[in-house]
Amino acid sequence: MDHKKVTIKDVAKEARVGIGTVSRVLNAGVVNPKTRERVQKAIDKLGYQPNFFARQLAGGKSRRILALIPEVKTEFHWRILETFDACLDRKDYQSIIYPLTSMKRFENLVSNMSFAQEVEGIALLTINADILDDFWDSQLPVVLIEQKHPDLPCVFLNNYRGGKLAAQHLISKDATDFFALYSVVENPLVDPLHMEERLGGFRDVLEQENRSLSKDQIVYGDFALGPSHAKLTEILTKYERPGIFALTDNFALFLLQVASSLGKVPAKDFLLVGYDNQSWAEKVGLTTIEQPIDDFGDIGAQLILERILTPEKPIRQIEFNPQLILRATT
Amino acid sequence: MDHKKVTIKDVAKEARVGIGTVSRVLNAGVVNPKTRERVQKAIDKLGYQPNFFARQLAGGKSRRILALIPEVKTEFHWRILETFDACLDRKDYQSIIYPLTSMKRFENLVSNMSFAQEVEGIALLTINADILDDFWDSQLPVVLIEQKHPDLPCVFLNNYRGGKLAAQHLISKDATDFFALYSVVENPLVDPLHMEERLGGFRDVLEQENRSLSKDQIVYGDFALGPSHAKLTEILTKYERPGIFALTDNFALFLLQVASSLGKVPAKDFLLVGYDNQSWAEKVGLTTIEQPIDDFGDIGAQLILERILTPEKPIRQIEFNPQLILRATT
DNA sequence: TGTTATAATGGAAGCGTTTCCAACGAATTG
DNA sequence: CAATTCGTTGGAAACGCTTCCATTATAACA
Repeated sequence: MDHKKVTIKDVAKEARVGIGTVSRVLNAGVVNPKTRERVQKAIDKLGYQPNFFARQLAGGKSRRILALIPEVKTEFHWRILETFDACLDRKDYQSIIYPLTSMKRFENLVSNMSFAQEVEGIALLTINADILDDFWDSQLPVVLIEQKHPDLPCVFLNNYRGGKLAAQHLISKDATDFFALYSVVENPLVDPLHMEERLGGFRDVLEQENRSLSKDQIVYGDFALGPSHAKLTEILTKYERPGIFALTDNFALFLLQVASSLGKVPAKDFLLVGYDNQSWAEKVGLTTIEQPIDDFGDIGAQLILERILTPEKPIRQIEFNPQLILRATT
Repeated sequence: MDHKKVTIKDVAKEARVGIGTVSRVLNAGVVNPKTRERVQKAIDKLGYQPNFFARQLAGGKSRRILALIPEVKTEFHWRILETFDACLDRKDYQSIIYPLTSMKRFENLVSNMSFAQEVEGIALLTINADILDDFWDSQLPVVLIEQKHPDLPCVFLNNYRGGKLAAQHLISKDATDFFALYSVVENPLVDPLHMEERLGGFRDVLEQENRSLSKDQIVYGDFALGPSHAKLTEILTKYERPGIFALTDNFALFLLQVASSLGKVPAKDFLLVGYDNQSWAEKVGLTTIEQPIDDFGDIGAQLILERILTPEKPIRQIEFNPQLILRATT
């Protein structure tokens, strides 16, 4: 593609200016508009692309953010990444993704940390902020996405309220008995706090309304396998009009499958509320709690950029409120 | 953590040698063993870490491989990545992961291609090799993992044979009617070839044995949502002892859910063979076709390293054979 | 008109490596 | 013993950029 590499000198010669001027054009320095235009033209003509390494070495900025994501295989994470990237892109920044798919990979990151020298910030998606202790030199800006920490910038959902919404809705629809489907992620890097909060909100409203949520009304299940099928069947057959809160759309889908096999009709024989509003939720008519996923990515990016570009400004923590999306399952 | 940066000069001074010697120690050059040891000691003492950028700029190697993965959210990909990384690590190489979660991200990669200048090779996981046309300057070594191309090094599974195995096994277990569950991935970057091959092998054996596989015996379904539930119910209730081949363990799981709801017992009321041997397959007793996932990663890494380290050697293409894992569902 | 402040620019120095070549001492050879 | 070779080593040059300082051109002012 590029035959010989074009350097800043070539551009300078072509535009008949000094290399300093070219550099200034590149880095938003002070340049006379006319000169700037001439330089830009030269850049375009020669197809010049600054050498990343030289740039770094000379003390420039890498314009890169390290994004740490867990192995969790949901659409949720990809979507955040998508908007996160899009927002960075607008400011000419890039994300580099490091999936923490296993403890080993995490250790690798810590011991190597070769990335640390080449990024301007770190974003943790859903990942427990505690891990920072192991390697973070606390100079590097950090942002937490869908995760909390008292001293760090973060953007997250009020999951407690999400749980409350679900409970309130189910109550208003005259559910008789209540159940929660809890999807367990075993990755120690992922904080189960979200789930606990969702459940907490759900439980608190129920108790407030004099309905309890006992241990056996919570069905735990492996993230991939879903909750125990037998338990779901029991719930659907034994109770007249159970109100079910799936802490995850995935788990709601499992229940929908089972229900359909049993000939149980949603909204009539049972009530179901999911959580996430995944892309397919509309197709199957799932009532669910929506998270502002796109905002997570976008705001997350803004927050980290703020830290980098204007470190003197105070840290911001942004909370979103979940929204109930009404569909056919209630 | 590191307070001031330690440079090669500091090390040289500490070890009382020239910088050239230190560099030679770092890059496996010729150095007197005694000197080498002294230098190594200085490196350890000072906690010296070579500056990545300076290294690159000076024409060194980046020791990095770009791994392109699709958005598909299966355990399969993470596991390959895991072993891929482990193998690279042994040779002091690193992978940098770029998920192609959308066309936009792909375009971004192409237009930017800032990574291209800083990696020594590219690995495509499951991704259609055609995309290379758009940006690959064909100087950079490439390896295809679970994907084929006549001129490129690749490692893949004989999926056709996997399909055959499934058919043969189901026939041997006296299945009466045959069905295939086909999971559709809509990402244009992912080649559906695997699926086609699995299906092809399955069909060919059936036809050979005078059992046909007509259109309506193939159930297509969205990757996340699974095959149409009604169709699965029909299969399980209408036929006496259907032999079902799920082209994906995920889809096998969907069927298992439905069956269980209907009170149908695997191996007795129906026969089921999956594909992938995911980690949970054993737990649910799913008969399945095993792919040597760990080998994919390992061999993939070896292949790309071969291309980089010994480009004069001929390109290798490695094919694996699938294996049938017998469990409770047949 | 001469003086001073302001805006724009050129290019040397420096970033931390690798690589190459010259130089050195020791070992081998004639 | 001189000449040559070999195994090591030191360090200058180069990589392509950013930054800073000196310089020049221009405008503003007295």
